[in-house]
Amino acid sequence: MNFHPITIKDIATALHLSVSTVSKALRGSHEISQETKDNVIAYAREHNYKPNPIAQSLKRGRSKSIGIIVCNIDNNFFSQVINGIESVARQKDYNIIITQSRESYEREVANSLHLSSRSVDGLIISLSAETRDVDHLIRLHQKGLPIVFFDRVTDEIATHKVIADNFKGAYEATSHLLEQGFRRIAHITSPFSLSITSERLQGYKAALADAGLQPDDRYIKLCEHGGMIQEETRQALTELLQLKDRPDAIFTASDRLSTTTLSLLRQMQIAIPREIALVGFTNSISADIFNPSLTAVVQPALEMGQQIMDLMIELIESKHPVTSFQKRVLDTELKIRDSSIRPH
Amino acid sequence: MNFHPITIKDIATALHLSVSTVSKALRGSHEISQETKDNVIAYAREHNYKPNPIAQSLKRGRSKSIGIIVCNIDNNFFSQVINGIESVARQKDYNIIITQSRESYEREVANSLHLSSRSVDGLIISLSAETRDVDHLIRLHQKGLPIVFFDRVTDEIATHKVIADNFKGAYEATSHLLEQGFRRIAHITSPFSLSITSERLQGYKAALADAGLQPDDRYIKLCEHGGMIQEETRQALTELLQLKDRPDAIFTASDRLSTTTLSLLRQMQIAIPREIALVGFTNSISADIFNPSLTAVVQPALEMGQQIMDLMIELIESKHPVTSFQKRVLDTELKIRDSSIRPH
DNA sequence: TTGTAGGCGTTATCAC
DNA sequence: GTGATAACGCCTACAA
Repeated sequence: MNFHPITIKDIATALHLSVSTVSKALRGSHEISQETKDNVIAYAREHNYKPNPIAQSLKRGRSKSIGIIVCNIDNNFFSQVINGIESVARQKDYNIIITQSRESYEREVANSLHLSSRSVDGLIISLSAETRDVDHLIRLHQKGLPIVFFDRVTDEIATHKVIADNFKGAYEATSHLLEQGFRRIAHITSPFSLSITSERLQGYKAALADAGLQPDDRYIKLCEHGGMIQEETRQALTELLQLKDRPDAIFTASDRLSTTTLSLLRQMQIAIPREIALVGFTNSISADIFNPSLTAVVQPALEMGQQIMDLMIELIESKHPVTSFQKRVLDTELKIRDSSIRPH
Repeated sequence: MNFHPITIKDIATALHLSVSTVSKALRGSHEISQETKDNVIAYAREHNYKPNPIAQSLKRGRSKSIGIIVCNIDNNFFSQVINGIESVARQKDYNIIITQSRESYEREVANSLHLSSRSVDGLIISLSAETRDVDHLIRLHQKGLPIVFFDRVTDEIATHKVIADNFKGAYEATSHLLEQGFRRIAHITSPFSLSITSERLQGYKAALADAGLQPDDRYIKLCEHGGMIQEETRQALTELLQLKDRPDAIFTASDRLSTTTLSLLRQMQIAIPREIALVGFTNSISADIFNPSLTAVVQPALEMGQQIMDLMIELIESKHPVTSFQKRVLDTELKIRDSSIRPH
């Protein structure tokens, strides 16, 4: 199990130099003669010297790595965001460490502690569905850990945030259903504690109100685990279907909820969109091959990821403490497909 | 940006003890008096002391973390495997660091170097589609880094491996199509360099042969990027459709290829399964809501992940060098859905 | 221009 | 039972 990459010390003894000379030579210091530099660099290259990042982290307290916490990587939205983050990180020579909370508060706390103790230079996070308070993050933030929130953000920490225009996305989705002639539009969404929930809920209600309809709380179902537990979604759906005025359309608020709802409706042999239409927030790359193809509110996930990482780098590399923070709101796109087209 | 968690030294000065006494007390050494231990532990708890993992890594050369390289996390198979790995890792108090090669050899090399230089205790990897040689991994392995391969494995490194029974999965998928009466069965798969490709190809050919059919190379299409580039799949599909004896069924060899092929066939307005039937390797959780629902060879991904991590821990924690290696082959399951049922 | 020494936080060894 | 010291690999004042 021993694993001995070449170190500065090895180079020093081999070349009869001191460790510090080698260190400086490798970093191209002008204190060092060209000849020595050439020798050292040649030797280092030849023996494939790589500085030990662990030692560098310990010394510098910085690691050139960024921690990410998302609820679930098995989700096109988050994996696309991560790809956006990664593309910028690569350019700037940062590494990313991906972890999943799986919608569990406990795991979110554990992951945040672990990442910070591994000296990540910053933390990018979308809160878990279970998270009610963000004290764990406040503590890290107060200690100086740069944090960028995205998607599921909190007002309790003043830092950069990147979100989609959830209000508008929800408004457009609901309006589209209204235009198609649907009137009893239900909404299945995540716990109310999540920012995306209230933003999307407001968009939904505003669209109804603007169409002269009264939002009806019986048509609104919150899933405490954000769709991670299928039974929960089934329960919500069953309750909707048992209403006297059964909904003629459903607007689902997240990737997981959208696919689960579609799947359940099909299991229940409910025709979409004939009996119930469906529109969902989703970045699934398969939405067009679903049965029926799914009308989707799509977030610019890749671009979100890039902007998230841009902001993170600004936080990390800023010479002076950053005091003014941005909340970037990116546009969504409504992709209309079969699941929401009213049959004649 | 400064970030000062409490250290052993802080405890030592506060309690007028030496650093080493504190260190021993925290680890419950019996050299230390109960009183001192109690004091130290109380103080540590009170001030929320956490050992610095970076310093521990530097000192011990071990990090209690495992690196993972997969081509793409945006894929139900890999994310399920990762969840399996993670579940065991959590129990054993290991952390996992997930990276993506995105089917690029260069990124696979870069990620493997980065992970090893961050002192991961082991590396779990499924090779990228571009990878032709594994010298980068051989080097790390020779230096003592424990490696476990899964899914896309190599014969060139003697270590533990976990794969699905790709031959059998492919054999069953092809046999199923044959039983349904399809005769011109095409196969779209990954580059030949990948172990899964030849295993699945052999299963496919064996099923044809056992049915008295001669495998026809014109019906076999290799996609060099494993489906990461849609144009490549489109090209393969177009060529198949232009054959004089156009296939009446297609068997796709991976998650990505399966969904892309389904999507392309629909774009081309080719009726499935009436004009062309489709069976694919996929762990997509949405296969049942595809249009049509997709007959799938499903791998026991979660269980694979657990076994992978079990084997990894065995490698890491074994007192003596491990010299006998396992290749675990797990069973696949054929889930028959609409896309492969021959219409009357 | 090069070298020495000390420190980052932890731990192992050895001395008191 | 406790403490001093060195070491992990790197970096950086400061000394030579």
